[in-house]
Amino acid sequence: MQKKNKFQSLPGMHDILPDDQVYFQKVCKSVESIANFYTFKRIETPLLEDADIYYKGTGEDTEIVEKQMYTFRTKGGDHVALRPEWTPSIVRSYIEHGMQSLPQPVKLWYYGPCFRYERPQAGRYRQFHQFGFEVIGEAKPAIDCQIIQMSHDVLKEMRFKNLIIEVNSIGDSECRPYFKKNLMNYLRSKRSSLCPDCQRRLKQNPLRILDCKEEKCQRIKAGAPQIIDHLCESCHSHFKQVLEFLDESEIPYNLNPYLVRGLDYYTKTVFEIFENTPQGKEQGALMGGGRYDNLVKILGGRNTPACGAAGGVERIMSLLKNKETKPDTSKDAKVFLAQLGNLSKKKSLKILEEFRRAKITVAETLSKDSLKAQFRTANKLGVRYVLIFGQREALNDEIIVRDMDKGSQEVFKLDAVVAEVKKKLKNL
RNA sequence: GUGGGCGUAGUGUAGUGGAUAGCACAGAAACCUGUGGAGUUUCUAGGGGGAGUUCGAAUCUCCUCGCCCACCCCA
Repeated sequence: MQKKNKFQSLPGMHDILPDDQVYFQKVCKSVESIANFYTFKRIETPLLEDADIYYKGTGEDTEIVEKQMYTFRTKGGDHVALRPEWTPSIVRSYIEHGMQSLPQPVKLWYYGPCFRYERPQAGRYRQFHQFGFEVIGEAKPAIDCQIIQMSHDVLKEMRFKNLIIEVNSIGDSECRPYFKKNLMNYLRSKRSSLCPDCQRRLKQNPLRILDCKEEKCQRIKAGAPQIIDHLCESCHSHFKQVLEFLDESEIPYNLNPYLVRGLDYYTKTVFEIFENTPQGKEQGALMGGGRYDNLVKILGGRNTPACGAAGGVERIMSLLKNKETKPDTSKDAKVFLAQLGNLSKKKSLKILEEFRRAKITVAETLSKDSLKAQFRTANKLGVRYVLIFGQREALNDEIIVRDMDKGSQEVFKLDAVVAEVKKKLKNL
């Protein structure tokens, strides 16, 4: 709620609070482990890019560029944009750093924030995180399959069960224009029965009509020519092979002839992955991607084929939260240091440091004086052992270790305590 | 951009025109510098903002702001 004199995060912006970090990091770790396995290297690119790479790369007529980009002019007059997606940045980097002279293909992965100015909604933010994989410099259909497989793997790694993979081919610069004409002719003949949005799309991006959910458009599209029937020879055989690879890898997929993607640079294979649950369907695609054989050239590089996929971190997180699996709490402290008196308080810092070196997390509230209060805190933290270090112990260089579950206590010499606690933790 | 729902302490909520706006959790303090989960007591903190109707508004009306959801599109 909006309060007087109180700041608030901007619409569509959100904090990922400590409690959610478990999920946030789980996504990152899953992505990283899959990427490492397939020998992808991480890349990081600036949030801010020359806006032109999106106008040219992502495409002027796309929803993203047309209405959703955060753009502004710098003091020096440069027209820049907060990245709405990663791929053009990565391709820019590939070209800029001469990665075409590396062994091909170059395999990269990423994880970081993106910005799109649109109406926030379930699983949709203005600042959100995407991760993804890109393979640049390889045209073979096996790569398309590998990208799909990795995407599938990442989600499976996070224990997603009911996944739907939808696949289609949207042809290339050879066959798509021809198909477009064909489709236009068909659609023009039905123009008056299309929904108003689609009548508008007819001019701008007729392929998207195939994606429309309006009932009357659905009926029209049922009779529309399908792109897979109009693929040129090379696209056709490419797609056929991709499907064969998918079959061979036993990756479950649905052919969806109406799947078109919102970005201009896609060619041939496109795919999206959803979770097959009510919430999953509402939220939209968890991951999506495809081949983009023209993008490198469009952005000024050599003619280089490429293929990639991207995933939405927040979307995945929100579904992850509904899963039964409890977040991993193994990193929480299992030991608490309670001190009493000035001398012990002073010596406590050194003790803590010794535990840190032994890589044992020890919680404390040095700010508190009363033992009772410290125990209360220890208890709330759900700690197993409390180290009691009072005046008496400080003088004798001893320390008491209390087992909170059993209620038993043992006294140790100060220089032995780290080893003893380590032993105890190991036996848990 | 269009449509729907909702705004009460930090969080979750009660209260349908009338009393000091109630409860739970969280937080702080005391009992209590030598041993936790409990208790008691005390404290902190609230109707998004504005206008109107009314003797009287958290409650009704309007505006505005914000949040959520849907369309659109997508990760």
